[in-house]
Amino acid sequence: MNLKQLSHMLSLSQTTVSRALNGYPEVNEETRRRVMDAAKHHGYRPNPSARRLATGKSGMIGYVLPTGAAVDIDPHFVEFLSGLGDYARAHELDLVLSPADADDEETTYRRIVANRQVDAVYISSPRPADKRLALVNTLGIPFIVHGRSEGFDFDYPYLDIDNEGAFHEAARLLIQLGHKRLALINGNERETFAIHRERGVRRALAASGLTLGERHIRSVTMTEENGYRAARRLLEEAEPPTAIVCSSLIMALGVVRAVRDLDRTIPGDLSLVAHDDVFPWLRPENFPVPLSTTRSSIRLAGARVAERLAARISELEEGARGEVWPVDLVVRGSVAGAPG
Amino acid sequence: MNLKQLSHMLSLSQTTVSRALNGYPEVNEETRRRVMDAAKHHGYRPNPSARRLATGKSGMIGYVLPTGAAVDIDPHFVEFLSGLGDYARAHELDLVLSPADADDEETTYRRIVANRQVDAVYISSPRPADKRLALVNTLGIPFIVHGRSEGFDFDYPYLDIDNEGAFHEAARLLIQLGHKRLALINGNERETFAIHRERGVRRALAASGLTLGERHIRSVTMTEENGYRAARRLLEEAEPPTAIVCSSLIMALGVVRAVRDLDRTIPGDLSLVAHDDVFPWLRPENFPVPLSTTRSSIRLAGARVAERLAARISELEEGARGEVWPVDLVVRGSVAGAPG
DNA sequence: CGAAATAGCCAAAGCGCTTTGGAAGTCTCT
DNA sequence: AGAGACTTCCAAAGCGCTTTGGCTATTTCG
Repeated sequence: MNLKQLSHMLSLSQTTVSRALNGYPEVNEETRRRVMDAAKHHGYRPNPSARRLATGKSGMIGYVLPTGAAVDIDPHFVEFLSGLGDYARAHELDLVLSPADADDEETTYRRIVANRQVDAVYISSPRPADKRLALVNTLGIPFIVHGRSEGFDFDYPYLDIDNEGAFHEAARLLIQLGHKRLALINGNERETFAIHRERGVRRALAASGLTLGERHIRSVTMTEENGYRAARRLLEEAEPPTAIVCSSLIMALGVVRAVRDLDRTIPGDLSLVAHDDVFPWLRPENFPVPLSTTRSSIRLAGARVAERLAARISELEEGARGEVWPVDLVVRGSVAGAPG
Repeated sequence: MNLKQLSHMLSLSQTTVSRALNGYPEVNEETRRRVMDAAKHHGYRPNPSARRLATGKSGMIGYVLPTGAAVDIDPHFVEFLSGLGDYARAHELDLVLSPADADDEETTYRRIVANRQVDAVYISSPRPADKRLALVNTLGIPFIVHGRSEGFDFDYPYLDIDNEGAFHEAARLLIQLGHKRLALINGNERETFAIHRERGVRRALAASGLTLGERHIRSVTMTEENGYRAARRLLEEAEPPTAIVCSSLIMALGVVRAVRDLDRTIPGDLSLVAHDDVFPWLRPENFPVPLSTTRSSIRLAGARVAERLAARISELEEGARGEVWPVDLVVRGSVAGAPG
């Protein structure tokens, strides 16, 4: 059943039927009713390919997925996706994943924009002066950044959590408990979130006249193994830190293992706080010693990003609105007063 | 630059240019050269929307993503996706994720087929007599199942690993080491892979005149917490199992924690084998006691599924070919002879 | 050598929608 | 009553491809 048939059936022109269905004003209300009813009754659904060709809009949102033999997709991605799906499902919004060579995402961005494959895109894990951001900005496709970048002469719409604030609070708590030697096991130092987190920790330390030693900060990709290695190095020093702030639960698993291997205890010898993106399959309260966390649901962020993308597509949202979510500090058994 | 302009430029008809570009035979080789060169030189790329409308092919593959407040996307998904991307990237194949209400995926499948949004779909985590399978089969869209279903009167194309064989081997090894009380911490019992794994364990036990006690099998969703709970229950029995086979690394984390909490040791009191889908961020060799595993890279499976989907789209692959991959059994420190 | 086959090209008709540029008919106002 | 302003609809022109049917040379073959 296509538009032609439907309009024939109603003895109306395609124009009128199309307009009635799409809510244009120049059609009599009663006519609109008739059309709507007939459409519903016959289960008419406009052909999206045709609509696309005519309007240039696809009704989909896009994400360029960096891939490559040496590239691993962040496990957080799947949770973000859950959230995105939560919103998109209710709005028949589909998501197009365009795999790209991690070393050349630009080609793919250009392709999807030139082809008008998607109406909007989102960008995640941005770095300072991230090229993708500058690119989509000039390409003129609606977008939202999940996270923040820095060092541009233009503003852009984003959704981020207060990474600096969160890690500032975490560090402050530890300092209040008497810890003087803090360490930070951070994510990839080139990503903005990691920079913000480091900033938060440093600021808290500075407020008490303390500093983050050169060797007391590690920036690594977030795997269990990297968490373990980083923790071992830190703890095997002559004057090991008495508290660690860690950028992910997965790395925290490694930290816990390292502490065990070295026959130390949490929180006796070491206090530990980690950031929790809220995975359903790994909960901080179920760590051997319940883990204190800075918590922010990445899933909710996904839903919000989808919502805002939809708003931008329909031009309900405009401009460079930035949104920063506060982060909860949840204190559990893994922190205690500094030893000694 | 569109076809019209290009053909004008070459003083050829759109027909000829189109045919030259798409490799049809009824065009002079020299003409084809000219066309190809001009197309490359001017950076001509056919408009996909137009092509879609004309051919009905979208050049994308689809996946219906079950979502809902209570639905969590399997963390394995992201690794599978990495593999899919590895292949798709090289072929400019995009992936469309269509979020659907987990309780009603049918509507979404019907929509994407009716709208011809994608040329092929894949289905993952199938259950016996899975409705999605019957549905896509009747809808007539090319598809591949990642995993297997059972109980249909038709065959279908799939890619699966030898779950039964893998768990048979794992159980057999443990039995050879003298274990008589095995337990299985399995995934959701309604999914085929879990059924196959259970079958494998039972078969190995039966071969030695042993059985899997009613209380020695747990089917749960794969979270750390569920692994912990299942292990505790098992280990707190009067006659606890001396070996556990576990369906995922994530659950194995919980098992390890439970063993610790009960002051037992691996492999002294308990031997442990788990299935490893090969996550980059959690490696069995890095468990407190290196974990024996049945290993199969879900990422490679993703790449293979993409490859086969592409083949089916271009009709290079047909029929109901099933492909079953063998699984490696990797023995590490977590298994030992039965205690006592 | 004439008929039939083949190679190589083209005009035009889709694909199914949206949107432009009217054209009637109806109201409103002087 | 006639001019102007709405209201309500329509025919037709896109959107940019693919594909059908046909046409003109050129080659092949009995």
